Amino acid sequence: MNSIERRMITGLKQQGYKLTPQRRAVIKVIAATADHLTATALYEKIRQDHSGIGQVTVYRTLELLGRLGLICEVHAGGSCHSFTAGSPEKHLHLICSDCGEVTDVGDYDFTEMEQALQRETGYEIEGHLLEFTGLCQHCRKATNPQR
Amino acid sequence: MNSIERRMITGLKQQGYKLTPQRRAVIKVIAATADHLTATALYEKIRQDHSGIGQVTVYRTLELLGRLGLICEVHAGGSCHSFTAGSPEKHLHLICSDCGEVTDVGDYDFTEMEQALQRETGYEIEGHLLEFTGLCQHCRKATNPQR
DNA sequence: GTAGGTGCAAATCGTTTGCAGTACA
DNA sequence: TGTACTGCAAACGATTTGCACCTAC
Repeated sequence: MNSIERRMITGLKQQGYKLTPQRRAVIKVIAATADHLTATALYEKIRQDHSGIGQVTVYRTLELLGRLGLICEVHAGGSCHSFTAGSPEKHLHLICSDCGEVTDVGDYDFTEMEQALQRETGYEIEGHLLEFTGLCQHCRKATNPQR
Repeated sequence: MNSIERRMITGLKQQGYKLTPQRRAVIKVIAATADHLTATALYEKIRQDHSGIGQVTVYRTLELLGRLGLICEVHAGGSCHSFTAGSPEKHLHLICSDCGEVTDVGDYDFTEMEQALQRETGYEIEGHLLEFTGLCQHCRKATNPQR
């Protein structure tokens, strides 16, 4: 079990939710996958070693983990509603428009910008989402080998 | 006809696409609405003064306008697949998590950040999406009047 | 005149809901 | 033991597709 997996399981228990084999399976796959996955893709992956699981359970678990802030929703590149491990506060992703790979590059300090926006617009800003799209190293080579 | 509307119509014609009454109706509603709208909401609005239009046509027109860079897709706050007028390069939105209002605040210069990311990750960055979520002025008052 | 555009209906996909049975704490 | 969780099946909404007809250029 890696640390991401452990963190999710602890978070779940701490907030009074039960740890079922199905939830364990969902967590395991998310924690082990660097890419973002849609609910359906995740379901397919989980079924490989947990064939009895229902798609509904995957949906419900994702919804729960998202609500508890234990996983992070990714939006980019046409495929909305994808999920990846990690805290939702760390909303800085690089997404390859070719292969769909997601690279998490940590977060950037938007405090100053948020304050300026609050002054200008009257909004009370709660969070942000920053995603860059482009070609990853691998796809750059594949598309244009001489570079 | 406002300038946004004119820009879309010109863009469409310049790239060799026909200007039909249906497309005109879609463009008119998008250009006149500050909010973001889902394809379905847009369809309902358009039907008010263009009752014969089919939902399929709205979908196809949105897809076309998006492809030509004449409208901009908004992601935030659960409602993916919403559209609003404006260039997709100007991806800086403020979205109210309560009423769903979208405020366009112009763009921010990410050139430096993009270059740093390219160096660090090997990505060839093509674009970005930055969305802030929070409470708009109106909803702040409604939620917490004494502020 | 013709290629591109439209509208209908049906198919499809992702997601949610009701409900009865099951299992974790 | 009791409540939260699960899985099935069916419902649902959004989006796409096939096809015949239509119309802007």
